[in-house]
Amino acid sequence: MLTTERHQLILNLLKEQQSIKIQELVELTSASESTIRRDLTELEELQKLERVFGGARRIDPNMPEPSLSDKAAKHLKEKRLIARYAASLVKTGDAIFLDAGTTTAQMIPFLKGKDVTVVTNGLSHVEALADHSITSYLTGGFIKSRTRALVGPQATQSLENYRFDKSFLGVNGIHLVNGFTTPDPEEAAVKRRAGELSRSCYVLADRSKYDNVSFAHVFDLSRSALIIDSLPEDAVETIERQTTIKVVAQ
Amino acid sequence: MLTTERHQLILNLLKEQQSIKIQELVELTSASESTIRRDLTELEELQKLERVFGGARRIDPNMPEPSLSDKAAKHLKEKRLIARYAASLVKTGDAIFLDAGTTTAQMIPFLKGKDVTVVTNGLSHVEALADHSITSYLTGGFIKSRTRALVGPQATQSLENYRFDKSFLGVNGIHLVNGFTTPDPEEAAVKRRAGELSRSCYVLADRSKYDNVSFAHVFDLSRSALIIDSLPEDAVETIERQTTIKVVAQ
DNA sequence: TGCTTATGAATGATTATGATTGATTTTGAA
DNA sequence: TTCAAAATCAATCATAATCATTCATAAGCA
Repeated sequence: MLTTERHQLILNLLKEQQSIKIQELVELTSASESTIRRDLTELEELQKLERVFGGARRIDPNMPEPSLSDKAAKHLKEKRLIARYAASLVKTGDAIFLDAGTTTAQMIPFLKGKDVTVVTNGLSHVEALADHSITSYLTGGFIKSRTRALVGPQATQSLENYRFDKSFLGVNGIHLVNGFTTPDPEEAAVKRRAGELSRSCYVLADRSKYDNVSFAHVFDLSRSALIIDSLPEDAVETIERQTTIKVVAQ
Repeated sequence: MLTTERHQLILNLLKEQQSIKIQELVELTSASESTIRRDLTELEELQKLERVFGGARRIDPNMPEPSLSDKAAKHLKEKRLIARYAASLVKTGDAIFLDAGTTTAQMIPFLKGKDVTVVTNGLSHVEALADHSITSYLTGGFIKSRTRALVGPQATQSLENYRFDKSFLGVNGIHLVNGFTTPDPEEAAVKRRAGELSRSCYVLADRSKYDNVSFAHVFDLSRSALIIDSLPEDAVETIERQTTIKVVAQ
């Protein structure tokens, strides 16, 4: 990775979050700690950021987060954590389905340089995917104006063109009896079919989704692995009986 | 490989990614490191790029794709004129295909309130369509990073879901013998199929395209109507023998 | 032929990097 | 508050990568 690429990456990250830890940058760039330190020192001299103990932060911490909507900002830390873990499952050469939604969106930066092929129904993912030079395909379909997701029969049908190594889905509800649920039936249909076309299927959710039931059924717990930031102790046991579960914590 | 070819290659790469390593260029061009260095030095002197340790990067790394907006600004007045006329052909209740591209993009504001259904392969149209509350479907397919068009077999296949009253296409070349042409074969395939699926097909072009031949054949003049801002007198006659032509002037 | 230009290899110089060290700061428990 | 452990830091050094420069060869052209 080029020096300037790293610098750019750091500054971009600081556009989306107030501060960042050195350790996170080490993981992201797979450069050494020393190198990241030097990067931060240089960028500080250029007044591009401010160094703090353990990391760096934006010059103007009050500046609003431009590129992220409110929903995306909610549970952002958790989502990023989950997303990073999910992305770590992706191997070089994998073909994956990336569901529309703000949680899966967080995966994109972590996919950089993995030589992965992405199919998505999330219009808002496209820009980020392009920014990180990730080979991408979009499903067709009706454009849902609220979520910018592509849905409908055309969306599910265009999935038939593909087979995935892994798919990564977002949901709104996780419930022992009702399984995974989401508000929109058409989106649910896309998720379901994508899961069926994958060798393995991962559901990403932050803890707030647990014990929720949303309207449209996606599929049962047993049909996929769940990646979540934390869970009540008893829930872990109960869910483990039905699904592969990975609880990611900082 | 010719020197200028290498230069062109480097600049094209930097349109799609913000930086590139010397080693990558060595592999791509199978020229020596020295040669690439010299190339980069020369291009830097021409202000076409900025050298950095290990490679080179775009002059303005933040401005992602100047090519698109530049292109849009060019012949803007003519394009708008053509687009307005084209939009006037669209009737309430029509289902239309709107090709990717900057000329067709100009049609969108004029479609407002027409109760029209739009299918498009132009990612950059989506926002404008949503802004004007126009019911829209997107074709699927591979995302061409330069033009943000959806192309490839998945794109043409997803067209099969639809039938259009009218389709509106952009092209790069209009030529008496070679018909309509465009630089990218995959984009040409989408245009062609969309035209076939339409009851009537309109090609939008400003005068600068006349007498050009681009690489990929779309179809013959006889297969569609041409909407253009102006043409030499003799051309009008000759083309009229082959196609329906509408010359729009202010 | 003689002239120019483009190229590739070789050189020592410069820059970037990662590991190590001991100093400094933070954290959390007493 | 104080203290000790842990984390983070700046400084240093050796190594690796990259750089500008030079020179010799090859290719194109009058």
